[in-house]
Amino acid sequence: MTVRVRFAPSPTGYLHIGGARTALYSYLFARAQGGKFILRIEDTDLERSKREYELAQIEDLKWVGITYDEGPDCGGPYGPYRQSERFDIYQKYAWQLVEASMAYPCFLTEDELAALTAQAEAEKKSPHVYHDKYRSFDLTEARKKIAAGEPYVIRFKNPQKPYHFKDLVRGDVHFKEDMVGDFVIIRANGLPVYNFCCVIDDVEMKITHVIRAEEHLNNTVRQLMIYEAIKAPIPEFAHVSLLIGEDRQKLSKRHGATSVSQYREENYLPEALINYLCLLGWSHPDETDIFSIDELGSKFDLTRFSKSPALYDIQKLKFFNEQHLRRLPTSVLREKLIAIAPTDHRFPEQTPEWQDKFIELYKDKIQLLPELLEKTDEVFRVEMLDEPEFQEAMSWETTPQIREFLKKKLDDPKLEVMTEDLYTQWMDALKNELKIKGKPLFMGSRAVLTGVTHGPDLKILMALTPISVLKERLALFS
RNA sequence: GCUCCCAUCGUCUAGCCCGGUCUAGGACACCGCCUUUUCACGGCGGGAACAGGGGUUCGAAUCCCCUUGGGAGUACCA
Repeated sequence: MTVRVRFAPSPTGYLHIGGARTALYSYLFARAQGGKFILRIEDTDLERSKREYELAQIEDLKWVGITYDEGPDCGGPYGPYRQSERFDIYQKYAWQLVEASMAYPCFLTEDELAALTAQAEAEKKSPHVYHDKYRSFDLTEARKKIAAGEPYVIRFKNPQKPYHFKDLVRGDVHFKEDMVGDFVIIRANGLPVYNFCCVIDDVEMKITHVIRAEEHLNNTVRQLMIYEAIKAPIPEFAHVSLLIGEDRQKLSKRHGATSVSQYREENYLPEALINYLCLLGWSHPDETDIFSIDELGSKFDLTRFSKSPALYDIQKLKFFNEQHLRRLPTSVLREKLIAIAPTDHRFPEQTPEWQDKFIELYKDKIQLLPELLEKTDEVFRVEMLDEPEFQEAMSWETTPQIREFLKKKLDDPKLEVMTEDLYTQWMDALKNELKIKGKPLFMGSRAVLTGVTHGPDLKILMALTPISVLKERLALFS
């Protein structure tokens, strides 16, 4: 039997990092098993679902490198893959259940329902109720009422017995018989409800493994009832622990950046995001931490999940980003920088040789790509930074001598570009002719040439700096 | 309230199933030292955890029970 796994988001917003994580696990599992990965859009909530969000989520999925074999935009043998295009299928199943007396049309008005709930509450019973008034019904009678236009929903007739199943991450899970009542499967507007169409689709699409977040654990009891009623085989379930925020509550918008698109906008590397997400609640068998989806390959399995919720920590994400940044070849970094640079930025104007040298000089100092762009400031900026170490360097008696020496060298009209060799020559001259050495030499020339007392390898930095900038900096001191 | 789930450093986790090899390993963050005549990178080192209580056992982080704490669900949302 080929493994078939699905990711079933509802298009009511942008792709959430939690969603990306379950999508990733599903995708990884399908890949590792040589199975199929399916994208299904759960847009039965017509009010909140938007095509715009569906498109955005697909784009985000592609951005992080998750591809699917079947889905709304690429089709497949069990389509359509958008629930809004499958309403007749759910109707068919629902009425089959009604005809088999396993579900019933319920004509309870809102007021009647509210009264029942209130009564249950008053009696300190669970708020759900079994709607005895309609549980036994005459089908022709019901059909007549429906034809007459009376509003109704279809409720599933709860078999009122305990259920249990084996969860791949949680082990045996037992549900007592009184957990839910006769729940709605088709709403008054004729549209199906999540717990119903989810099962129908998983059956129709021959899904073998359902990997989803733990918030769905309690839904499983309803779904188990439906599988049983329609006599369909039950898939394997894996309820993955939730992602939580600083306050240890389920991660949501109020925790800050929680949608994948935000990370894309901030120029995080998709491979870093995915690497980090993968390790939140799952551990690599070799305890490796930095890896790509491809490197993970067949090592992914469903046995290494942690059962407790995982706290989402941006600081650690940044560490992963830093690590993945370092894995990228300079040429790739260069192209990315050119792509993200603002239109008036200096970086794209430089020669590729300059750009590569610059990247190699700074790439170990940053965690996020845009920080590299900011580093160009250190090359072109003409100002003295007011810091104690700088003041100290300026107070040395050798510093003005260094400045005079360098000023003379820079004023040479034949001088066109600064090079590493030239810088070395100057330093040697300073040492031999002016007898300046050690900290006063290096720190002093750094202060005078860059306006700051710390930074990258001065020799390389000098070779990147235009002569004009150096002259302007020296002029600051007169 | 009721139902379900969970519990190892501040955080992510390994170990738990199949008790001894665990004075509990790794990673992030933090601190220190070395390296670098700067900064960073890197290297080395440090502090830091088995929620509590009972069992079972020669022996428990590991198995059982209770307590406490945390989370999720309890919809004509998904």
